[in-house]
Amino acid sequence: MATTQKTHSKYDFKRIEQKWQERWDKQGLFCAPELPDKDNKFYMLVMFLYPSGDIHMGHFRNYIIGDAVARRQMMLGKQVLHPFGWDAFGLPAERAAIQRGIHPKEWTLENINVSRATLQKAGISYDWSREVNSCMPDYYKWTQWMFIQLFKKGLAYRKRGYVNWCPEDKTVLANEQVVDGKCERCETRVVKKDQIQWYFRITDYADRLIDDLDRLPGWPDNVKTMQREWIGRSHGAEIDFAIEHSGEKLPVFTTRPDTIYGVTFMAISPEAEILDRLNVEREYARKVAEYKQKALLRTDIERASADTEKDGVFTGRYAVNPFNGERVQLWVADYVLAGYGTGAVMGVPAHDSRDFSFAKKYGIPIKVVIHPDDHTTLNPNEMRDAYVDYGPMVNSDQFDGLAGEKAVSAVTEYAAKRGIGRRKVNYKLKDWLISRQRYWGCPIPIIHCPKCGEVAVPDSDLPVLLPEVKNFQPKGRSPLADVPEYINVTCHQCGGEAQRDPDTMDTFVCSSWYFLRYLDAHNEREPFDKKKATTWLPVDLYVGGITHATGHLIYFRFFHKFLYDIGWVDCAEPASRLFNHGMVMDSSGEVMSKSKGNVVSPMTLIDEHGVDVSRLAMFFTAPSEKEVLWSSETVTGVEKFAMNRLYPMAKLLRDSQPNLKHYFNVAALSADERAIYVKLNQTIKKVAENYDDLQFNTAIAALMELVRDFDPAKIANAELNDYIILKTIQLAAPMAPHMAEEMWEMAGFHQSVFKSGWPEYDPAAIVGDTIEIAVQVNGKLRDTIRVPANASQETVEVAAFESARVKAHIEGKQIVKQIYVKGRILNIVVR
RNA sequence: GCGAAAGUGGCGGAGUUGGUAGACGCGCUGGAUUUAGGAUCCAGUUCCGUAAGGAGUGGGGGUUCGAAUCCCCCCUUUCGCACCA
Repeated sequence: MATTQKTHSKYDFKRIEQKWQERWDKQGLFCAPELPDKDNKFYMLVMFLYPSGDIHMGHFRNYIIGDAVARRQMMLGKQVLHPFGWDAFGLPAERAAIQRGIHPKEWTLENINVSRATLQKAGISYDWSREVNSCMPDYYKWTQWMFIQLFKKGLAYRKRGYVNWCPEDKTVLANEQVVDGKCERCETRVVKKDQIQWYFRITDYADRLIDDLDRLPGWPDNVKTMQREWIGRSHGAEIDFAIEHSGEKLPVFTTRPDTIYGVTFMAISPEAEILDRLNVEREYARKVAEYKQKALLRTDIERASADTEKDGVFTGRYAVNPFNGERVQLWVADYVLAGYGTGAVMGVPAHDSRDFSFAKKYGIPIKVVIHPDDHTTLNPNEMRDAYVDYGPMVNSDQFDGLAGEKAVSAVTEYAAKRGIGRRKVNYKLKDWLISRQRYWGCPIPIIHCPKCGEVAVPDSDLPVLLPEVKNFQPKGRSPLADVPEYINVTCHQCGGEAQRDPDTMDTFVCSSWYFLRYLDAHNEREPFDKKKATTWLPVDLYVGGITHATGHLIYFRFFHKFLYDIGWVDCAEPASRLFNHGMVMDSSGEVMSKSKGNVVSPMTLIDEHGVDVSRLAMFFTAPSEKEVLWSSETVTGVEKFAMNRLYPMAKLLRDSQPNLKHYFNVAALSADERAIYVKLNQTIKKVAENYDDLQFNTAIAALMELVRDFDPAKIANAELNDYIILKTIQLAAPMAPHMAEEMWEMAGFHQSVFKSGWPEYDPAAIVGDTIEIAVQVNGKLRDTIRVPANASQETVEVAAFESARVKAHIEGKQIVKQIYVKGRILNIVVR
């Protein structure tokens, strides 16, 4: 490329960025239409932001990916919806506010203003007219409305039970918010507490949440796998054991009914309700009570750890195996999970390793009922661990000899016929605990009336406003319970005295439907207009971090399916394509966090290098799905490219105003011209594919090559010269929007480059005049030869045999065969 | 422990899905220009070797004319689930 004058081509990023941001805003370039054409819409969604300060590099990465896609779709002629909003309720805001002695609302709104300003300064193409904020009444009114719809269908309900309790935050947590036995937010060890709480019956949707994953080819496999495992469906049977002297029947769930004759004990979890009804005799009662007490105090992690020795106590009661009438001891053991199956297991030491170690410890008999095959037998006295694989049943009456699936279904069918059991599917997924004993959340719109029970607040009274209170310190029960003017109301049904539910909702409820509110952000009559929803949905691309794989990304599918069932949306899944970008770490590989003090703000980068260079640097440093160890060295290369190569191209225009829809007649071009024209078209093809795959790093590399090869001194044809420059600007525009707009304007256009269409490559010009063929002898590269692009195999062979280096390796040898791969390689096999 | 993904120069990473390994960039080396530069330009840069040549994509085997790519075994790293009966 010709050297350019330095002084004139200086790119004053501060001025230029501001200029274009103001223009975009004035033109409403990013305002999506209310109702697009169904087959020409593109809904680009990024995860909305939890405003806990200014945005960091990870957010920046997330949002520029979304932005580049949105802008490219716009250039492709799509009607693009690219909205943004704030996930503004939640614990961290409350915690920060308490620390600072201000109100969470104040803290939150302040952060929102800072973050919004940063995003606007970064030139992200959001349609700000659709901004949503989940802590504002005009939004949470509809969160409450959603709750009520679920309540009316019996999918929101209260129940008493042992729940995860964070002693630090003094609130309950959903399963998904307990990580490694600790509170996800404050890392305090979570304990169990017996409480009445609100739940969403997400388990009703377990099957569909699993099955419909197969309808999502645009979702990454790892996320789908994680969701499948989290929901954890397993097929098996429930078999009823009677408990002697209690009149109680105790069903157990098993995936191995073929081991039913091997049961030598039964164990129930310390939390199991049936324990209270067993009338355990005095000599055992104290031990059982002590054990129960101890188990409840242990954290999940202690209980669940694989190396914790299993223990338990005998209750003095016996259970009866309905298949053979055998009496087996009934134990309480905390390796039995209360929340899974029936909270009881049949103990088969010979064929389950947990039961095996438990039985070994307490001298419980081990009875073999499965053999590895017809010829191998197991001796219980010699077994060092359970035999858990399938095999023929033995010691099992009429079932002897049956194996595997056949055995399982034979036993299950027999049980069903006799009324002592049934086929059963179980899930690890539990109902979603959504009530929180905290202030800063969406109030639960329910009134508790002594006469009418739980009464939903009528739509006309929504929203139930979160009262402005001064004291919102957590103290173990909802702070709202201490606000009499909030709590005390009259019942909507009977007019009697009643009380509001004092709890607020988990923030993940607010974020389960925000993508729908964007479609109709200012609708005061409905959460959103159905027609708008059916037209805009599903989301075409959802970009966010992987961290939400088993939380938000299940919840929002659940909500969407529920809304589908009650007729508010007409597609079964909310997002057809999901992309998880990699995290941004500091240069030593640590997660950036405020407490570690290693957070790099995108604003620092932007102030120093400008938005476009900052974006290019982030894009170029690694493929989007990979983790990035951020280092400012990354900027150097792309900055040189943008400032010294790309931008100065605009000065090389010859004002020929080429037709951008036109392809050149390659025969009429000089050899040099043809070469660069081919390079251009190859680049157009490659960059388009890279944008489709969100591989921005290679898109930039391709543009670097194109710009490097572009030498106006070799191009006599002014139209071709300008054509190449203009196409290059278009290709770079989604990643470097301000610079591209400025260059586009310098080229004499008055309309935005994002309205200029997307380049199509000339299919007749992606292969050059000549091509290089690799010549191998016995698979080893010996030379490369240059032949005309359309050369026949014979021509290639002739040329290959002329090569001195090839000759040297085939001399005196016999040619066995030649393999020719068109346009690539010729392999000569000799002996 | 179970499951998934991945291992390519000093570094970030390419590699057309079985066909010239190391594109593009950083860094480094040498040179040019400059009063000077952490500016710009040119050249070089996987390793061994002056060269011819040889080796080479975590290690070992295999399939193939040809393997980073496919198959088997092993090692390492990351992530997810972690007593789910």
